[in-house]
Amino acid sequence: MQIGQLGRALGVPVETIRYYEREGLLPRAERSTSNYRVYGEAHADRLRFIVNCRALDMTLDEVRSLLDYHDAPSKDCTRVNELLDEHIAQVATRIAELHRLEGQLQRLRKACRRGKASGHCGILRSLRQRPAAPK
Amino acid sequence: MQIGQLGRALGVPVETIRYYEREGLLPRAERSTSNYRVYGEAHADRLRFIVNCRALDMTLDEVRSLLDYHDAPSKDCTRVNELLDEHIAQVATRIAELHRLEGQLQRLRKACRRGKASGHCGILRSLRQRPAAPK
DNA sequence: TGGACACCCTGAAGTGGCTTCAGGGTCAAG
DNA sequence: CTTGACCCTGAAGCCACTTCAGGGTGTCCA
Repeated sequence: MQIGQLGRALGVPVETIRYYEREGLLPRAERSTSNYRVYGEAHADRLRFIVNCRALDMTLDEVRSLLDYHDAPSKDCTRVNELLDEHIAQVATRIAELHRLEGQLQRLRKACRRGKASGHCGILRSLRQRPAAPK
Repeated sequence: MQIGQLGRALGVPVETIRYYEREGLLPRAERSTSNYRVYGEAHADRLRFIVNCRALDMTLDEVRSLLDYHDAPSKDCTRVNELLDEHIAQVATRIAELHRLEGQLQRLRKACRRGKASGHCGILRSLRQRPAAPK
């Protein structure tokens, strides 16, 4: 299998696959006589692992850690559980932040109706103001 | 007022202020005899505008657009309203994504209890699998 | 007078996770 | 024998900063 096929199979741009190889997430692929990368099922499995992690918004460093366990099946997996817990906590935190933001934006949005002169736009006026001290 | 004071007043690192100047978001500051940047209230107002926008997670390009209206008080502000609507929609989309992610992560988390050998860890096993076709 | 220390300056490089670009080689079909 | 799809490399670009290296300035205290 060459790189384009692998990419299409897993929905990953070929540049990204090459990037993962440079970063050491994927082992260097063997090469055909014409210097094309050649992949087998093992590569596809590993790439799928990475892609799944990325779909869950993990950083490449987190993926690297998880791959270490993937590669050492006899190692205790406690750290894997912890890593996931931390990641879930991060996502929850970000959701909370974005909810707060959404509220602020909606309040800001109500400060104006379209069609005014910018000098009297309530949105722009609010953006100029000192932020209200959050109680 | 010099750059450190301005930064402390608005809670912005001095490097960020210099960066905004380089990017053209802030006008070039006048200089003291010792080549230190000198700021007045107008600068502080403009920087506060930028900081408020960034706190709402707007990109610097969005901020640039809004500053155009800030600088042209007679211009119609319809586009300001639209810009905000678009930004709110983006935030809402991201929240929805993260919620979906959170659910997936929690399901994944249940696949294992800590203390197993990685080879039998349900989390790692799930990460190796082909993603279920979303209905 | 001198030295410690906080502040300021510049330009360049690093961050993450790719993406894009420039400039080329390979290979099968028509 | 040319067209087009594919592959290769190394470097630069993206965003919004942050960090670093290497230096100047200004004030306080001894």
